[in-house]
Amino acid sequence: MFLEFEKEVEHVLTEALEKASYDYKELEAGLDLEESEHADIASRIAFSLARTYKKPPEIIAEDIVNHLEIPSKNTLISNVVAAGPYINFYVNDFFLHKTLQRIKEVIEPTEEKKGKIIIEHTSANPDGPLHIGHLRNAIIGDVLVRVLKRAGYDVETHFFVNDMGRQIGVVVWGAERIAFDETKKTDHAVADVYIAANRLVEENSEFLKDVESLMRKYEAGDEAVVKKYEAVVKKCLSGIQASLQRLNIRHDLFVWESEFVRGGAVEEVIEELKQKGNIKFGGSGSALLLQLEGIEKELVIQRTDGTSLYTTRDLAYHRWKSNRLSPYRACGVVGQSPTDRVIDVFGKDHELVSQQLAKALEILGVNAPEFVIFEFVSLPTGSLSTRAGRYISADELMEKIEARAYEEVDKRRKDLDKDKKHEIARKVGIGALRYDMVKVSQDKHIVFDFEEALDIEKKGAPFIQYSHARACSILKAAEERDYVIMDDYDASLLREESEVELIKKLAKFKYVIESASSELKPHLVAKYARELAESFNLFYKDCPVLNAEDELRKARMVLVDCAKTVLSNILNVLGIEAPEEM
RNA sequence: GGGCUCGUGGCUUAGCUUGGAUAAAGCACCGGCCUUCUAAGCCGGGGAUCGCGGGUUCGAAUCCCGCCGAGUCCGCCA
Repeated sequence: MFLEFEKEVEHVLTEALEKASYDYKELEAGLDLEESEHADIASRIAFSLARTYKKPPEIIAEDIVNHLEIPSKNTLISNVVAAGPYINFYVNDFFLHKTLQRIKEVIEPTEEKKGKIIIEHTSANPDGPLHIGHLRNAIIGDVLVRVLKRAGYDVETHFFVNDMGRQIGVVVWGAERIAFDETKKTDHAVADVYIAANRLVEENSEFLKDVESLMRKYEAGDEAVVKKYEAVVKKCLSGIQASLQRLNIRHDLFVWESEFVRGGAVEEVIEELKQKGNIKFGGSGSALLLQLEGIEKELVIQRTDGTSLYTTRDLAYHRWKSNRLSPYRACGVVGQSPTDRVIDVFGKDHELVSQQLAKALEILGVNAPEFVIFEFVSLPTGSLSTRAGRYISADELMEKIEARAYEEVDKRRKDLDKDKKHEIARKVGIGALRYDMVKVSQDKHIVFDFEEALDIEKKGAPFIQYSHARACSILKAAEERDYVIMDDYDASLLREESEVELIKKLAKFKYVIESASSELKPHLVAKYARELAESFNLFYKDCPVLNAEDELRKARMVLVDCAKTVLSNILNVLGIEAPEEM
């Protein structure tokens, strides 16, 4: 409901500005609306106008408010006041009532479809298990997927499988000499072979030639080699998928990069770049270098031996993605629809590559994707490396955090049976992990501290889950007393400050989803979820529900029900399960 | 060396894009609250020259320049 309120504020403010003959259209800051602790929405426009009209902002604010009229009917605004240079707008009872109504009505957001989005995330090399660095990628990506779906997009999620890289060649080579440990989870077994094989290859350059020969054969489509590759990659991928599933993450499509080589798409891209791009031959050999505008470093698109590189395969993949979007052929224009988007979630190390990718795609006539770049996760001992065996696997982390969560559940709920406690521990543990990763802004470097990560008690997610469980518990107790949630409640009875604050917070759900989806910042969702839980807890403390007198109880039950709905929705957007009891 | 990012109470962070109302939270610390719907909760308290220095502005955590510190990239790797 907040968005509607904002829209009305814009409307009445614009009218007042016109009536008072202020020329606001040229102002850079526009109406300069902001959320504020002093009002439900505040405008700072008087500051900007003060400059143009050479009058104190206080006077201008006062003048605007004098010209401002709140509609007599169907308005969401109760009051507007000039507080010094600020113009403060406040919501009315109708706004509060409508907010609850809206939450009760909307079961699933089936509003206007905004378009299609293809989002790629995680895309870890199939040479070992996911580690905590991939975890950040996966969780940021997955929350974005959920946010975008909520915002009304038709979202398709991709995992780009890097099956042609040197590291996979090393694993395939190694698998012929070293047996997989069949007792281990498959992706971990692959990592063991990779690490061991890599050591051998580093010690002996003859082995490196074997690996390169394997790579050439794979690229050429040698049947026997393809089979070996597929076996290894699938083995690793099945382990990775199991970890993702445990994290509540799923991809719609796993796209193998080799498809683009063998299907001829990479060749087409290279040919087209040769024609349309500024191509040079590289130093000693005949490698193809593509010069890109505004980027100092040229992009190598083909090796001297004629084989392809990751970036070229990625180019082919992106062109293919763009063709998967809804064809937009109106007025004879062919291309992706303006509402469609392609999003890639990449680590900071891919920043330069992503710029090169965007420029090269431009040459190919393909719209550049949007990049969500996140900073690195490192260990106190240094950066992560699968090859060096220096990483903490997602599996190990999940294992330990669930165990720790179990201890906490066990401490508090002696009454529950083991299975139930395990179920709650799983929800709390994975939730805590996900929340931890997503709450930090993407462009902040994280130094991962294992002990701290396991400290369930001071996590954000359980706090939010707990307030949801509290709401459930009230509703359950209500049911036992045969209290039913009614439609004929009186929202105007909800007068306590904590009640009003909670409703206002509930009203911001859509607004937060919109911001997070347009700015591609999932941490905004995490922040809102925490604030919402806090508002609910304040209400919980202040306002008895079941023991309130009849009419008030009816209204409060509706509020609790709405809070539960929104809490469970926001947890769902975060990919965190909402337990009914804890 | 060059590019990009980050630097906010003891610790982890939000705010920075679009400059404005006492710099906002969590954790930790100190003190208080369970005979009323789950205390994984609530209330109170102390604690910040917003890395340092300059500049722009009526006004800077926010914009610009310089410096320092951390990360990352600058591969015929992915």
